[in-house]
Amino acid sequence: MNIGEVSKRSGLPAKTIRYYEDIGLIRPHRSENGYRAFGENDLHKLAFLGRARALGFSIEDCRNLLTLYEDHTRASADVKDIARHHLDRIDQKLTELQEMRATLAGLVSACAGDNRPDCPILADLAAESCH
Amino acid sequence: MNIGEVSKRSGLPAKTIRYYEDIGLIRPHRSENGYRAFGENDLHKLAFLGRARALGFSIEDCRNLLTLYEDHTRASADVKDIARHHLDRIDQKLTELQEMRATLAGLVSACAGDNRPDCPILADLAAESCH
DNA sequence: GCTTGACCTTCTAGCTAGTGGAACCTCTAT
DNA sequence: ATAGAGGTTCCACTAGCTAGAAGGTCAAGC
Repeated sequence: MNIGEVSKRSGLPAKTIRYYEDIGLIRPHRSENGYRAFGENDLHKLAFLGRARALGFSIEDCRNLLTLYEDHTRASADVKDIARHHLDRIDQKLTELQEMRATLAGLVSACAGDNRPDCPILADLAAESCH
Repeated sequence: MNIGEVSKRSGLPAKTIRYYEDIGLIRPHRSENGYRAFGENDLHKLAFLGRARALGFSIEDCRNLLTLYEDHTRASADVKDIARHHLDRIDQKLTELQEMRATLAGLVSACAGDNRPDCPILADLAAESCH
């Protein structure tokens, strides 16, 4: 398989696939003409990576998950650890975003949004809090 | 004021303040010895930037907000536009993260997390979906 | 046989919003 | 005079790609 077909079947852009090779996530063979020659195994890995990335796992998490995936003597506890840590990060991010959202939504609804210069949003941002 | 004091009073790291000058968000004067010489106005702008960034506004949004802030003939509608777009992006991100969270939480709770290799998390990531 | 177009290759540079570190200068106190 | 705490510039690095340039390869059509 050439990169184009793998791209289509995995849903990942060719650029991304080359990048993943670059950083050592996959190691496709090469044809005589220099083209990357992917096997079904590579395709599986890429699909795996695509799904892991879609769940927000970092590349380093993905690398570890892939290693565990290929290690049939793994302990599921190791996988769960990675996932739980990631879940924690997501929860943290969610809390952060929800706080931003609340503040911002309050400001937006307080702003007239007309031709006049008075603006509670700017007023809040400019609030005297530096001494 | 030297950068150290501005840093303390604005809450921004000195590095960040230098960076903000680099990208043209502020233009502090220079003393004869080459040190940056900040006025109260610079301090206000930095505090403004700090709060805008804390609300998640991008640097480009911040640049525009700062311009509006200094333009006393602004229309609050312009400010509100920026804020609303940002709110939309936050909501989008929240939805995304909540979906990730739901999937991930389901997988985590389904995983035994013991010494055995069987793992629903890996099973899900490896699911056959590429053709 | 030649050309066209689609595909592939490598390489460099850019994106966001800074952060870390090196090498060096300046000020203040002792 | 010197130590230490500040300040300066510049370069490299982070994450995870993406864009684009310059060029090689392949299959089809004339």
